[in-house]
Order: sequence, then C-alpha cells, then structure tokens
Amino acid sequence: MARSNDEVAALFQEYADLISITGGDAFKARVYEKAARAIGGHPADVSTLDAKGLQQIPGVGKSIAEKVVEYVNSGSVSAVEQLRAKIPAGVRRLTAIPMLGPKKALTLYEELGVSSIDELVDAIHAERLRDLKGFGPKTEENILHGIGLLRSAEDRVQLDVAMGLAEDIVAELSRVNGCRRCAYAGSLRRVRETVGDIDILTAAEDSGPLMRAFTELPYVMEVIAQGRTKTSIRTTKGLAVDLRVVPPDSWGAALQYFTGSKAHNIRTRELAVHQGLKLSEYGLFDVESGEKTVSETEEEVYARLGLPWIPPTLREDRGEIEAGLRDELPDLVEEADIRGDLHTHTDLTDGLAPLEDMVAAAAGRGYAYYAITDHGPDLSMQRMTDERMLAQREDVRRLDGAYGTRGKRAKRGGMRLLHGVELNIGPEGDVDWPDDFLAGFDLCVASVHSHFNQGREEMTRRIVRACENPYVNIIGHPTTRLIGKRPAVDADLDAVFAACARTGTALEINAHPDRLDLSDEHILRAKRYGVRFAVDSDAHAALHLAYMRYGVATAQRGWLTKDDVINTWPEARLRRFLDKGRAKGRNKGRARSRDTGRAKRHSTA
DNA sequence: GCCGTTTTCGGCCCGACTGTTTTCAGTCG
Repeated sequence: MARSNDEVAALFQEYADLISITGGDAFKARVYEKAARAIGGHPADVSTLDAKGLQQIPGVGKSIAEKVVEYVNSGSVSAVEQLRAKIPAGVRRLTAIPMLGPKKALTLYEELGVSSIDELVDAIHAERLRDLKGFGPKTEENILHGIGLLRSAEDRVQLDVAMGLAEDIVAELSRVNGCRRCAYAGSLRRVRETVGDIDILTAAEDSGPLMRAFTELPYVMEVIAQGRTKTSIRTTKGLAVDLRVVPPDSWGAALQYFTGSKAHNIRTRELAVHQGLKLSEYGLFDVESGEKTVSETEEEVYARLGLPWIPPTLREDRGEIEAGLRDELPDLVEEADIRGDLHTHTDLTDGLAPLEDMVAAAAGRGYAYYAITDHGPDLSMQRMTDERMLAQREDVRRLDGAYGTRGKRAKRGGMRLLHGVELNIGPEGDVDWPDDFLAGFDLCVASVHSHFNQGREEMTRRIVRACENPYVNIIGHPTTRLIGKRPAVDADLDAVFAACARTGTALEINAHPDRLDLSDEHILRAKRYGVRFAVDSDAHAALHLAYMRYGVATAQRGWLTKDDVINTWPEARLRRFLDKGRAKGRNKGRARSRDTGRAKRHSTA
C-alpha cells in the first residue's frame, strides 16, 4: 500500500498543478511542488508526525503542516477540494502531455471547453486550435506526438508502483489460513520496466479463504471476475490484478507457467514435446501414460527438461534456453554483490537530504564505498560554484570512513567515500570544468540534461567526446529517456558503446524506475563491445538508495555478471578503473607503454 | 507559502529553446 507520504506528496503536486492552471501565484505553486517532493522523500511517515514535527521537513511551514494534519485526520484538504471544484480533472491531465503546460491547458479549457485528452484530439482534427493565440501548426503536431507517447505508456504502470502493490498483496495473502505458498509472477517477476497487470500465484488446498481475502483488500475498486481458481480485480488506481490458486503439488509448474514470458514458455513446451512430455501449468506429464512426472518446484521442471533453473529475469527467449542446454547460463550479478553506489545527490544541489544523512543511509545498506555526485555549475539552476564544491569535498573527507564502522565493515575501517560530480555534457560534448579542476574529483559522472533534439551525428559526437575526456568515468543515464514521458535521444549507440570500451568509460544503468537507462536491450548490445557498467540509484533522497534493486534486475535482464559491473569490484580495482587515462593527461606522451599496459588490463580485467 | 550570511519583508533556480510572434510567452530541465 502507498505510504501516507506518497499520498500527501501526490495531493500537493496536484494542488500545485491546480494553482498553476487557475493562474494562481507561481511561487506558491512552486512551494507546494517542493513540499511534495520533500514529503515524498522524507524517511519518517508523516501520519505519525504532529504539526511541529512536520515543520522540521524542509519546505514545510505552518500552513502546509496544517494541511498535512487535515489530510491525515479527514482524508482530504479543503483548499485542494475548492480548486478541484473549479477545474475538471481532465484539464490537469492535459498538462501531462509534453509541450503542454498549465497556461495552454487553461486556454484550451476556457476558449474551447476542452477538458480531456480525447476532446483535445477531436479539437485538433476539427482544426479548432487554429484560431487560438499562441497555437500554430507546429504546436498541434507536437501535442499529437506527445499524446502518442503518453498513450503508449498508459496501460502499463512503472515498476516501483507495481512492485509496491504486489509485495503488499503477497504479504496480506500469505497470512491467510491455509495459504501454503504465495508469490507474484508474470512480467513483474521478470522485472520488466513496466507492468501491464499483476499476477499473484498462491498454493492452497482450498481456494475459498484466499479468494475472499483478495476481494476484500482495501484498495479493490472492482471485482472483474471471481471463480474457484482465478479471481481478477481492479484497484482504485486502475491496475488489474489476477489471483490464481493452485494445488500445492502443482506449485512449481504453475509458477513457471505464469512467470512467462510467453516466448520462453513456448520454447520450454517445445523441449517437452521433443522428449515425449507435455508441460502445462499443472505439471510435466508423460504423453503416452498421461502420468505426471514433476511439478512441485521450478527446479524440478527445468531439470526434467535438461535445463538448469533459469532466473526469471532471463526468461525472454533471448538465448537463455540454448545457453541453459549448454550449461552456459551467466552467473548473474545480484544486489548483494553491489559494494557501493556511484551516482547520488545531496541537498547541495537538487537532492533532498544533507550529505551526512545520505552517507548514514548508504552505510546502513552495508556499502563498502559510496560516491557523492552533485551537479556541476553548467546546470545553472543548481547554482554550483567552485567554492561550494570544494567545501563539500572537505565534508566528504571528514566523513570518509566514519560510517559503517559496525557490522561486517568494521574490521575494514568503515565505508569509504568518493567525492564526485555529475557533470553536464554540453551541446558540443564539453563539460563544466577544465581538467585541472576535474583532477580533484575521485570520479566524474557525465550526463546529457538538455538539447535533447540534436541530430544523430551531433548527438553521437557529443557523447563520444565526453567519453574521450580522461576525467569522465561514467556516462549517466546514457539515453536520457523517461519511461512514458520522453523518448531516448537519437544517437548512434554502437559508436557510443565502442567509444566507452575504447576509453575505459563505464555506462550507467540508472536504477530510477522512471529511467532504467540503459535498458536491458541496450545493455545486451553494449556488453558485446566489452563495455563496463555502473549500476547507480541516482538517489535524490535516502529512500531512493533502495532503487538499486531495479537497476540490478535490469542488469540481469542484460545478462550481466558481477565482473561487468564496476561497483561490485573491490575498492582498489574500482580506483584503478577510475584513474582511466588520466596519467596520460598529466604527462603527455610520457610513460606511454605503462599506460597502454594499464588500458589493456582494464579492457580484460 | 516558505525562509533568512540581503532575517520578519521581499525575494523566491535561471537560462535556453520553441513556436509564435515582430518583441515575447510558455515550457522545460
């Protein structure tokens, strides 16, 4: 279930949107936006805080604290309700279209009475926008394109949303009497980047109590279908969830079947047929005798087919069957292998938490090392200066080794801190600082944050040039896509991958569920070039550090092993990688043989 | 509506791009 913090954050974000749409004070709207973000990222549950405690959250003052209390007590906030009454919900929905903000949405509503995306499409086709001031043919085109993008993501929800709900349902149903086993299956178990509906599988002799408990969950809006083996519901947020109950001795076959993917299942069933067997959700059967051979665990099912157990993240028929038959499945990287996070922010730029809170939270995850990478000055809205960055470095050095001195890290002297930066890759591939300043950082992430519409050649040259910078270690969120919101930039990724491999630059797998960038398919492609990867949370709040799991799952979907991922490496090996070709920059031309030796070790290490 | 090394008022992230204009408004990151 969503935390109260998330509900309150969503409410304030809506309030901010409504203020903007109704032409209210833009500064006030921004304050609510900021408060929404701060509350969403706040570690303590706001429903447990009083007004005074709430005001300790940065950006929350008296008025907002009162509204939080009002929401916790009554389930609504009258100020928000008043604005809701003025503007149909569909008008706010219009602002989800890229290129269409609050001003244009209000114009469309007031001038044309447009209050939904469908009505907007009709209005465009009827050429009714042509007479509006500020709307030209190009705007029409952009709006239609934006609607297409939005709709393509509409029926699917993001990974973290689906995962939160699924884990909650599994926890609830596991408590029901007679429930022998319970797990989520489907695309969620394969950890695809978006999820269409959630499949929950349970094993029990009697399905009745489970079906009842399922339909009585508090967030069930509608029971779509209810039977003895399968019940389907829709949640208040519009997400469809199927529950299937199978006999305990069919658990393995059912889990295998409902995990999919469809393509993977077709291949496994083919394998069965070739061996005179039949595979279904009830088990693996001998065709001639009709006798069931195995079904209780997935391992048994795969073993009987001549396969090792195949991790769900690989089950896409992308070669896992062949690799399994040859016993050459990769030893996939796991979350426990991750020794540190190499891309994180603090409140020095756009993060929410102070440095020390982030460091403490990272140490709590058991990391051996941790990098702080706030934005450089080229993202001018972040107001970074040399002085501020150097002052942060002092703080980082002071905290180096100070956390993580208990538990398993104790004897190794605490968590090591790396002072880094997230540089901005400018339109020409240049970054925020000259070499001599960059040399002071332990590592540099470099990412594209603007000029997304450059042509393919320019964009490729831009990113490749960043790779060639001897101080750039990681290309952050390499395609800059936002799932369902913004397409990937147009670049020749093969050229980028080759440049990364050649220069010793890692590609990020940004674990934020909005991004998951690189995606699994790009990872598979990049790996062939011998590229290294960094799985990073890009955390802007302590809670975001936990996004790591989605990044690791995406890495698994890209068939990565521990060795492919630089932040699973011991610190010394990582630091050698981060040194890149810097020595070359320091002594131009000198010590060439030593450096090529080093480069060689990197590419094969 | 929040906040304070410009503290109880008066600022508030700011520069750039895009499409529409003919000097600028809206949107974005």
